[in-house]
Amino acid sequence: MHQILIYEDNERLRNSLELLLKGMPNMNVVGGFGNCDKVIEQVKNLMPTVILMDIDMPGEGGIIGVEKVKRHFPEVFVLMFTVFDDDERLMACLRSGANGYLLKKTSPLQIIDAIENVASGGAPMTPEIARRVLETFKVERKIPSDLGLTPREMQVLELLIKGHTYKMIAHDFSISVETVRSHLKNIYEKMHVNNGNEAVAKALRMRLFE
Amino acid sequence: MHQILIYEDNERLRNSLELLLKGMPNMNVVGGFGNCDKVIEQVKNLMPTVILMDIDMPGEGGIIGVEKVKRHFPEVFVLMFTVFDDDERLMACLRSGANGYLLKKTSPLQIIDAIENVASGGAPMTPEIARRVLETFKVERKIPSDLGLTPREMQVLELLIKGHTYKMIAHDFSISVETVRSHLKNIYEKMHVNNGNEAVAKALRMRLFE
DNA sequence: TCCGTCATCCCCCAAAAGTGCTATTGATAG
DNA sequence: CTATCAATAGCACTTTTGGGGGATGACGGA
Repeated sequence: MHQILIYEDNERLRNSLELLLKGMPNMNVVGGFGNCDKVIEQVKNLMPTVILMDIDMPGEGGIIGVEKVKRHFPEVFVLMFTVFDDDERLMACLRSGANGYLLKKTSPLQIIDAIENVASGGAPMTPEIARRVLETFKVERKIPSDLGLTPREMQVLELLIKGHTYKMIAHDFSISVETVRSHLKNIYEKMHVNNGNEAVAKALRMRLFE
Repeated sequence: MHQILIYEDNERLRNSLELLLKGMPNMNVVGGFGNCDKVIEQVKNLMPTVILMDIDMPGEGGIIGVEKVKRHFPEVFVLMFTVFDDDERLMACLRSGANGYLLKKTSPLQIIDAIENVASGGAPMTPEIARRVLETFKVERKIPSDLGLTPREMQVLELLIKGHTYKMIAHDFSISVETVRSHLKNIYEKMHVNNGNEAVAKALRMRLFE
């Protein structure tokens, strides 16, 4: 039996949802509220297993809501439920640990499905949401921004990042320290930096290495 | 009409898939191969709209495959298709721009669904996969794991990462170079590193700074 | 063939960094 | 009231680094 708590400021919609869920044999709506101001208290008292959470609400919205809930009750499943679909909010919810993300145009049947799904450890999202999540993965991916470093220079830089001294690098490649020095000079010039620390930071931030 | 290309090294499975898809009125299987060695050429010639891609294949596997395809033909949809696997590979595929991720235990009906879905811009994944994707979002936001650095040490480290010399750091904080030196000594010890480069790398990798 | 790039090596030299100690002060926790 | 800790500072000493030169052979494209 799923114990469901609903946060949704549109009263009519909230009531429809309650009716819908109460019609299911294995679902019990333990409460419904129009904002998240007292979410901690409410969750503590009503002990839901699944929360349906609207994002846009007066007072404390769903993003703060999911954060609070997940911080205090990480075992409670939170399903975001919204018309809004800008990437910012989506990401904020996901980072806060929301377990799923539904759009309001989702059909009642799918909502039921999603609740079952999330309660059994899944992470329901509409294909649209899923697509955007994947999208952000690609964006976060490095663009091989070309600094014009030669293969050797890359190898040297890699060891520098590992904290090797010039001497150690020279030894690793069986070349002279002077050569390492030359490579580093060229690297610094190409990267427009003045010392190793800066080069290391820049290289990592550009994701030249992981 | 979807033009489908299949990469799957298990011949029996590949044939089953072909049969399944050919049975659909709006799907056409344009080819099937056991590895990705010539994937660019094949995609160019066969012009699929959707590719079903196994991950584990002899020769070039599906991860290299999806990378190649997405680099040369970003408009072609790629559906990864695999037995359950480690997070590493999953993430690698997603970063490479895979459009969806199916488990081999997925039912034929769902496979059909997924193809329709991906072709219309969605991103089908099983709830299981979705859960793991969300999981990584939470993990990626891990809190600055505590090295026990004091506030001052953090400030000093931050400037070090910017490439400032001891002298510059000292000047910035109106303290003596010897003090900066002391802080750095403590920082290196706490971080278990031996020099600035290593400290910078470690700090950035731990996301102590961005 | 000539020119450019890469990788290699060398010199000099000053500045910077790192190591190992010690030590004072002020705040804070027990 | 002490013990700890953060922040400060100093000194001696060695090693490493960065910036300025210059040089050579190999390789490849114009």
